[in-house]
Amino acid sequence: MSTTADLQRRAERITEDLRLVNDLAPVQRRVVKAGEVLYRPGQALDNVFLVSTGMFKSTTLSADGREKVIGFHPKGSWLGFEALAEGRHANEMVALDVAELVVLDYEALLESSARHPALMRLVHRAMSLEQARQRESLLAMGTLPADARVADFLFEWAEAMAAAGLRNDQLRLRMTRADIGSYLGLTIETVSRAFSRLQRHDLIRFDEPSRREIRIPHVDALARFVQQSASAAALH
Amino acid sequence: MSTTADLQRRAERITEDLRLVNDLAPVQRRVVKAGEVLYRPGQALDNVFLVSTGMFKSTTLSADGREKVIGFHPKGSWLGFEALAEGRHANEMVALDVAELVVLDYEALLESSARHPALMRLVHRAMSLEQARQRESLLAMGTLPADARVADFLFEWAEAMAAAGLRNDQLRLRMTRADIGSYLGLTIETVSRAFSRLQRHDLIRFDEPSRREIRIPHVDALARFVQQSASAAALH
DNA sequence: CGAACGGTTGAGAGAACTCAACTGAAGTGG
DNA sequence: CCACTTCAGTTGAGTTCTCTCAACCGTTCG
Repeated sequence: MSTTADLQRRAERITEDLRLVNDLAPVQRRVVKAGEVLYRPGQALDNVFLVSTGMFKSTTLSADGREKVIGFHPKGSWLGFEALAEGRHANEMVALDVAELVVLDYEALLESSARHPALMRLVHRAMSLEQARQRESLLAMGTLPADARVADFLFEWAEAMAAAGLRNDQLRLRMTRADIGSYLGLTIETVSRAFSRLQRHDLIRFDEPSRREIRIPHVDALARFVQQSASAAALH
Repeated sequence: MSTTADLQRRAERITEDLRLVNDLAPVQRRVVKAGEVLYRPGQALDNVFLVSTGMFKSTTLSADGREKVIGFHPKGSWLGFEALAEGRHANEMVALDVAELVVLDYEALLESSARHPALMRLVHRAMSLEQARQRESLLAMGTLPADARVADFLFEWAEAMAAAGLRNDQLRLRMTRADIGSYLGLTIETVSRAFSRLQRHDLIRFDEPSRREIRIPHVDALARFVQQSASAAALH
């Protein structure tokens, strides 16, 4: 769990990064519609992106046809770095929302960052942050039971919202239960049941009957629930 | 699965990277003993490392005390980039072997890579490759049953050995069953049973009674087994 | 209006986990 | 040098959790 000061600092960093990129590198802006695909696996790397509003979903595909949602990417996320290894994109990236992006030509970004150490540091930090996000996912999938995994997902999201300077007690689920299940390594039914159980424990509330709008009465309680589930499993 | 040509190219790239780093950045060399800790969570980032021989294990720790093995890092791996996000290391990194490292001062690496675009690209590619490795782990943990996860682990390792220019039909398990279980999100017992079942299907062989030395009669058969397990789960 | 889709819930099956016993190897100390 | 302890690993039995299969509901869309 992060302190309020941490979240404050992260929010400032996102704003500062957006400004710095604007000042030091040649950028374009782009608006995408919900459902629009930013890039697909195999596509050559030309641009990288910085999310200024909206939310994206990344999906990966193995050689033998397995598919999995790898992450959800809110404001402040960099998109496209996964392509640097091979020069071609490894993921599919889809907008879940109307979204706004800062578009950077990768080659131009390289040049700019050679001239501006601050920009190079920023890029390195962004890549490392993406690694940290994936590490969190690995940890959750490897150590938490289903209900706690869903709770952790909501909690991490709430923190990301707060870090982006947005309200974090109210989440609009832009992705389907299938997406969440794929992301967490669970089936649709298990995700659905987990939501119901969290609701029963009053850790979340559904205001609308559509069950896509989630209110989190006590964000801390979610984190406590995750912690308890983990330590229960860790005992013995 | 990768083609022989792919593996060949990856092997060449590792050699070339080691040479390039040597030529373009100020480096030191370091030998560590088995069990030696390279860095711990919270420790300030000063150096990053490139593994020239041996194998490392990285472990992460959550705020609420959950612990998990995040990866195993053979020759050609870069270590320490996970610290760029916060300026402090997020993982613990331990040598499983006597190992040899190229040590680079991070600040000096930044300076050198500002002058040498090839070096900057190399560093970006290395970070992206680490991301790809974690993505593979996520995919395996999220989509494969226990036996296939263990098989996939062995297969990926065999490929990494081949990519490092080493023989890939004979693996010496330097980590414990507990490490493997933690890495794959399974218990010790499940890992042990999975090994026994793979042995029964002649996908692996134990030459020594210690069951730490694994022979893989047909590397392709392992990949096929993973694929079959996946498609069986994906049907319907 | 009917079809398609996303989501929820129940019942039963199956997979992985827990608990426990046992083995062999490696240290440790008398 | 040999009991004794410790540790890694294997295997069995029973339990628990998640998945599968199926029915059902509400919304959206042609």
